[in-house]
Amino acid sequence: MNQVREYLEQIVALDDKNWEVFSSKLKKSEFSKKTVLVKTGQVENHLSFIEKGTVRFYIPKVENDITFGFKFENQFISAYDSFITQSKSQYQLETMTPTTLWRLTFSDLQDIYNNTTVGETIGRKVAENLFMMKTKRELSLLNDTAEERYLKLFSEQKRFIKEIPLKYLASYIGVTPQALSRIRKRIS
Amino acid sequence: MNQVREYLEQIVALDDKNWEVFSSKLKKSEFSKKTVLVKTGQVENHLSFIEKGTVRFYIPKVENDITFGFKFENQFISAYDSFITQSKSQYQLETMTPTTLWRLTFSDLQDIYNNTTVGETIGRKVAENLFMMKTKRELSLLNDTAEERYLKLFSEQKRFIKEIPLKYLASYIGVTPQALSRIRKRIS
DNA sequence: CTTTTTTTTTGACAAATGTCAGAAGAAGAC
DNA sequence: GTCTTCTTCTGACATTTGTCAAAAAAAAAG
Repeated sequence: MNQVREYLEQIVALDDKNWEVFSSKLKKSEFSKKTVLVKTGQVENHLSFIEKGTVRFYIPKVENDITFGFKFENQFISAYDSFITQSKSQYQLETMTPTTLWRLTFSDLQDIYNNTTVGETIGRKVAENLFMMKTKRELSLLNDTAEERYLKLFSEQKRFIKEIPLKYLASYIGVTPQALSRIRKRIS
Repeated sequence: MNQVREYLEQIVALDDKNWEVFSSKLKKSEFSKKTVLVKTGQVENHLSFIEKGTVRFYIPKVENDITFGFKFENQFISAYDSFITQSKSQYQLETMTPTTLWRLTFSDLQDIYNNTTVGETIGRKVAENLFMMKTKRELSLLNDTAEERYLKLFSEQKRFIKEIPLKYLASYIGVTPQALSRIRKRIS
């Protein structure tokens, strides 16, 4: 649970009183590999912090899923648009490895917004951060070729390349597995 | 200025006292066509509400800019990542038509966060909304072909197609102007 | 360890888009 | 209104990626 506090402290000053409210809501859950955390058509009811593990964001398809994100330990995850609006999720979250989460429900979060002085600020900053990451990715999808996106991943996030199956990476980059296989060949 | 209040009322209940603080900061500015509102390398110092006009978001390039967004009246605009972090903007905002804005500076907004009960909530919801729009766009960039993106624009935002030069639309969709010209031909 | 399933690689060809170049059309400047 | 500039369209060809199919490699199941 200290990991969560440390993460939040980076965002906003958090005194013991605020942390008390926050931490009293957190519930620990463990999931095995390939567990679907949120299914399409369901309403996301959790905002979760990854203590350990890897989670994939994707739209399930008969042939190949469209994978559009990966999250690792020390990051918050959620089908956040579904969560915020409490409407059906368009995409799924699935663990790629055994995963430990600290979770808040939607009503937990409303309590935090109402009963802490820093809740809203945290919520704002988290949303701002999510927005900035999406902006960066959008520009990369428009600006860079598939090969450039792959090379960027390689330099910025070596971890991605090593742990994640090619077919998911390919989708994330925006090409077919065959195309990424050829890109790899061309580079090396 | 009523347009701004109406917009905010949709987000959160706004009593006269809160609105008083908010509206006292707003300053009206008028810009002619093709005015650059934020330049790359500069820090964005404004969060602006479009009373009237059209604004384009883009990364300037020697040959063709990379256009990644358009905003119309009754929407807030900002190089929001630059604004939030008060760091240099990677992209530019430019008016496409004569434009009237109601503007807040960064310090204005900090005052609002500190002196109103609803400021943080508005900030959070605005950021959440921006995030959701980016998510939608990301999925479209990965999921749809250029042609499908064009057809979606056509059905969802007829306004886009009519008012905006093809070369900007092409970039927004993620293809060259020539390619979009051929897509149009193919469809009709 | 062996078998089965899944993932990755490779080939061949089709389809789509990029690139270069120039013509036609539209918009802006004077 | 005419000239100039910018935008859009069209053609030809190169390049990239998608698609279908199958082999090789790796991972999972028994």
